[in-house]
Amino acid sequence: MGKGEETKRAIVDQALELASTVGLDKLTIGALAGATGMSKSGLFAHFRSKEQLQLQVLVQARRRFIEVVIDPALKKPRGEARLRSIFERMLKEWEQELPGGCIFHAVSAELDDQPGPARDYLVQTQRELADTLKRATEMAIEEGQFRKDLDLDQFVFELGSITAAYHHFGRLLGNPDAEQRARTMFEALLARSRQGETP
Amino acid sequence: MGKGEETKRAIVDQALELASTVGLDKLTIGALAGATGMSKSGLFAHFRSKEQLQLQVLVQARRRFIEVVIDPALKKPRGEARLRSIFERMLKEWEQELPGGCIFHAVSAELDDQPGPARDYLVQTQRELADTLKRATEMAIEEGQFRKDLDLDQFVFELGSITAAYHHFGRLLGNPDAEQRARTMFEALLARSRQGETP
DNA sequence: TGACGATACGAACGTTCGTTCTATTATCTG
DNA sequence: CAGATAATAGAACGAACGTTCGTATCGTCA
Repeated sequence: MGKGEETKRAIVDQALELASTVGLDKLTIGALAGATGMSKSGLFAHFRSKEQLQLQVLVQARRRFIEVVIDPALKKPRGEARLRSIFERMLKEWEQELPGGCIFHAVSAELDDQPGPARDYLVQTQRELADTLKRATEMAIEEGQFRKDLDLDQFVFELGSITAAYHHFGRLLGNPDAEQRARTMFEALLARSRQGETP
Repeated sequence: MGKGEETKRAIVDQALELASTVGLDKLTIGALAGATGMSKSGLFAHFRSKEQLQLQVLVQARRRFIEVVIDPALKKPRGEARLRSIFERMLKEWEQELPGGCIFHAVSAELDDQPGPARDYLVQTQRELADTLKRATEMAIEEGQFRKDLDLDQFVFELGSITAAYHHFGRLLGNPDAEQRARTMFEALLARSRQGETP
């Protein structure tokens, strides 16, 4: 890896930290240059537009998410154990990976009415995550852990609602119980989905 | 009401529409002036800072929310009927009240790491809403509709998770099923909370 | 109606933003 | 080690931002 790639990676990592708290729009070239100890123009040369910088931030965020949440979970056995691993890692490791918490939640409200490559990539990444969760849930059915008639899309929607609420209540309202509430909600969702339990 | 108050209200109403889609920060004085057909300085004179304008937007949003969601629900009988009315109105009327959907969800990620009067007011408003929901749920217990041992705070957390997910999946991912998924989730939450049903 | 305060405007301010250009330094390659 | 290429810095740009100021117009009440 040449020198260029190396510093570019360092810049994007720094940009991730900044963006998770202030958002993609207020992630400013000047501030980022200050944080990395570079000049504005020197930094800017690595990306050729701010749009590209924002995109690279999201690309890197996806990489880190897979690294921190998905990959470790793939080492767990298929089914409920793997699902539980993904959920736990989203709550703990991923939430603490960046100072502003989950960057996808941080920027999604910012991008949802602002067309462009950044929005497209975020949407694609979120759909990909939903798909991964859906397949992991499907496995729990195949393993005989979950009911055969479980509505997979509904399950994924409810999973997403838990993390969304966790971010909302925990970050904005500063509710210290948010983590426990999310966990309780998750356990209830699992219980309702299991084979043989009353739905 | 003098002329001043009248145009000020018109400005804030227009600002609400803009802010619900682009956010409080990109709600620009110039753009707002253009949308209202006023000059920047003439508009600016009504608020004496952008911070004040943002605050007034949130104040107006709270007024409208109470008007559209809370007040009509208060005419319904205490208990489940009132809760259901609040939920339905948040999903339909309130979501369609502004072009960007629920403005509280739109700006909460923007403000959660940005201290100031706007953030403080949003937090206070959200806590107030949580309290209202909590009291409404308590009434359902008193009416004998919900279990006596229902965890009120957990119930409110789960209610909030539904609307958060609805905004996330509906707005960002454009999932047309989001409304039905939210409704399904709500009915399941009610069922689990009811007297005599298996939890 | 006349006058005075409230309301609105146009122009300009200082800053900050993303971006471009040119020159200089560092890094890689043969 | 030399020459080519990549990486960075510095200065400057036009545009947009929030804000200020002096002035003109409008509403309202004596």
